[in-house]
Amino acid sequence: MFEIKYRDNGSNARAGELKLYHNSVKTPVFMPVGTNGVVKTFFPKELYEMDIEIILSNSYHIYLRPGMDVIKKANGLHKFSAWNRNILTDSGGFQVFSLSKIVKIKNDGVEFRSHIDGSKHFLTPGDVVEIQKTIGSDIMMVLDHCTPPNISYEKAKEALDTTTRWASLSRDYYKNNIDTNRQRQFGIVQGNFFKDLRERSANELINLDFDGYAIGGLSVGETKDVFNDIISFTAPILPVDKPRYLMGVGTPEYILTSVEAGIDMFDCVFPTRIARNASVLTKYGRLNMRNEKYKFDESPVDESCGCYVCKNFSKSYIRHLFKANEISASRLASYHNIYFMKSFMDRVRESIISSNFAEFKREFLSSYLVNGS
RNA sequence: GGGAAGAUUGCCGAGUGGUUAAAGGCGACAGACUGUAAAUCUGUUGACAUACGUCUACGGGGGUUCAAAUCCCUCUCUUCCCA
Repeated sequence: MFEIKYRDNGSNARAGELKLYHNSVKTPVFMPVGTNGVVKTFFPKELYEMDIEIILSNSYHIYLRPGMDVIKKANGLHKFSAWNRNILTDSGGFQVFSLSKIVKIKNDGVEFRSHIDGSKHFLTPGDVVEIQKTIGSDIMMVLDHCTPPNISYEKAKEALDTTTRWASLSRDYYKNNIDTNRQRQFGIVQGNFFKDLRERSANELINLDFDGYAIGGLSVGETKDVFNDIISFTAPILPVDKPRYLMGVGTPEYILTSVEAGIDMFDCVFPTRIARNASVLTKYGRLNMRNEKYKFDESPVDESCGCYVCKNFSKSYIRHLFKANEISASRLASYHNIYFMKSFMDRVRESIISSNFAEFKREFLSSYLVNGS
């Protein structure tokens, strides 16, 4: 299922290929996020033309709306959304964290109120696997308990115990009810910012023999140093021959750090969200297309970018679309940002293959960090 | 010709004697965004000054008052109604 093709000499970085039900995925990979069954502003064909091989969707959101009856009738999310490549679905574990005001952690699952209509729901780890079975996820994530920074060791340990218990229940349900050749399942390492808990979490999950391992609970507000410390500790203790997925990350600089630590997969709302808020990613860092300085700027967003947007439109025009609140502004910026991330990941992969990852990283950052970012 | 209402800081628009450089909205300027309750959110927006502050401001002019965007007189303009 997962094959490592190249390893970097000076770091834990690796380039591989992940064979999933719909198609194979070259790693390291960035997965665009399509929470509601759509990568916001995109048609599937626009993602195909960029060679996007896998996107992420969200069980929690799909379960609440449109609801599993609709997905079942449509024969799964792929058909429903006209996306015929891979889908990884998050479990809703992150919503346990981000919607914590309306979510209660119980021993055997989560109780929550719908953020849409306030209705009460309860889901066990097995229910979440079942939801992802109906969705038809190529990779399903286990239900986990994601925690914020600055909680006590005791709280972190408690959340970790919950995560492990749920992981075990999820794995059992998966093995008994799922076509394991068609749908894969990843566990999620938690443990907050305590290394011994991270290690313990990793070992407990490894015992359950997942198809891949994710690291959760990072990039939730901690400093870059803390992030670096935890990722460089946690990634290498995960099985070398299984895909490693860092959830919710990220920006190019965080991805470089993480690839170096041995991470293969990423997802993040960042490029699409900031695009809708007028920020574009370029060789020279992030630019805010609303800024007055682009009013008469006839140059493309990024001279070195080969995307449709950069080949056809000026900063001045894109600024105008944002100022005029035109929906195409979001579309153009999103298209460019996803293209940027894809081509960035391609270059990361190539640099690993040609054994100059370290040099690529240094060179990329020397330009990218010019504008801060 | 007669009658009525009104003119507020880039725009719209609150405010009817003193906590008013003046609500709120829009616009403008800038910032944030990391497993998406986000086409969202935050800040600034009279001038000068890093700042303490100092000026100039509610159509023009003139009054009343310790104090006026708010009261009085007058002029100019705008809108509406009746002829």
